[in-house]
Amino acid sequence: MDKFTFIDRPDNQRLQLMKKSYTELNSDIVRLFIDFQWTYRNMQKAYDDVLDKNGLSESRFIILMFLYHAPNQTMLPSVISEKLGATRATVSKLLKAMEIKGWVSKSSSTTDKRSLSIQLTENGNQVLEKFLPENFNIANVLFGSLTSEEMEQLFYLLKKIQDNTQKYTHKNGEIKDANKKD
Amino acid sequence: MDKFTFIDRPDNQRLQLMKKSYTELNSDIVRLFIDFQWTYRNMQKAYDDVLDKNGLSESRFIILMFLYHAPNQTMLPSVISEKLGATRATVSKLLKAMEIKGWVSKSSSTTDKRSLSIQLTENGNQVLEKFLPENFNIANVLFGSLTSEEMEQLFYLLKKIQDNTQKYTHKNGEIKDANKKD
DNA sequence: GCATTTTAATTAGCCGGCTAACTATTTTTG
DNA sequence: CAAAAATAGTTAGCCGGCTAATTAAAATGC
Repeated sequence: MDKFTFIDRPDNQRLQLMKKSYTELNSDIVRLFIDFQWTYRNMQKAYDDVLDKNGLSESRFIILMFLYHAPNQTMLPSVISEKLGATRATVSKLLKAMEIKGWVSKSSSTTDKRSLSIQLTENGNQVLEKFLPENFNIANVLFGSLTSEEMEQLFYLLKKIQDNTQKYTHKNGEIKDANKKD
Repeated sequence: MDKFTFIDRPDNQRLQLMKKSYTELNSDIVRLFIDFQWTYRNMQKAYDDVLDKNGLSESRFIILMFLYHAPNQTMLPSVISEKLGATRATVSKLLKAMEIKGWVSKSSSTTDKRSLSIQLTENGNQVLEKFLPENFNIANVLFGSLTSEEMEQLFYLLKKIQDNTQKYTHKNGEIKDANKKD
């Protein structure tokens, strides 16, 4: 849903025009918001293209990494879902496709008949080993021209945005929960 | 596709472990890359929730804005597709849903029988007018705690990342084009 | 002036997010 | 100990991105 690149972004003139009708509008903040989205999407598209060349999506890659690091290269779908931050329905579909590709294998749990064990196969491991150098390379390409100070500054600014997001989300969540309790 | 939130992010210990096998790995760059994605996704999810409350998605909102600013509030789907940076197939589906909601109306072009004219309706205008204050408010909430200097610095850093992305994309595009000419 | 190419818009299907509903199993409660 | 609630995983369908194929119309080339 976020793949479109929003080529025609509002210029300052258009924003000033709207400012007359909307006192909430702070043009610098709006331009920064749009710039943040635009830069992210272009960067993410470049990264997705590299993943795609390896038959991967980012979620598939992250799941392979979870399995790679797990004891016995094995994990439950419900745990993958929690760590990935996606629903079990989504993870179910992803694992189905990855099983078809031969990157993971499924087996029933001996202790809980509802559960499955997902294990990284040799095929899956090879896909990871082939992709990982490219993964780190693209990261170097996209961010490698930032100096150490600039990286520190970006970390700091991202944290401020994340803190703002979290405060807003929690405030909103509380309102939602209160409404539920009515 | 980018909505999952990637809750379990690799910590420094796990990265150092992998560094032994992958010389390309620069932990600061990888952590920054993942942090950028994570912050963006959380911020975008908060924004999407506000859109959703108004029956909107970001693409629908942007299309309404394009029509709002267009002469006679009218535009061709092919022009919308170019400005949005999405395919005509995607825009066709979006416009169909928006027509059903009564936000836009379609009429045949008098000059080109292949073309359609898309016009913003009074309904659509009202959806925009209701949403715009909330739109600017959420932007203020998410970015409003940055000082002017911090905003300038973020603009600058985003530009560096965008320049890196563009150099990489063009280099890759050239390679692709060369391959096509074989 | 006709054949070929390009363009405009649509539909089908894939992918990966979501919610809702389902079946089967385990856990909790009274 | 049985009923109720919660959990695990799956499927269906929606949404919005994509590509490919389709139909109809316009533009181009010879």
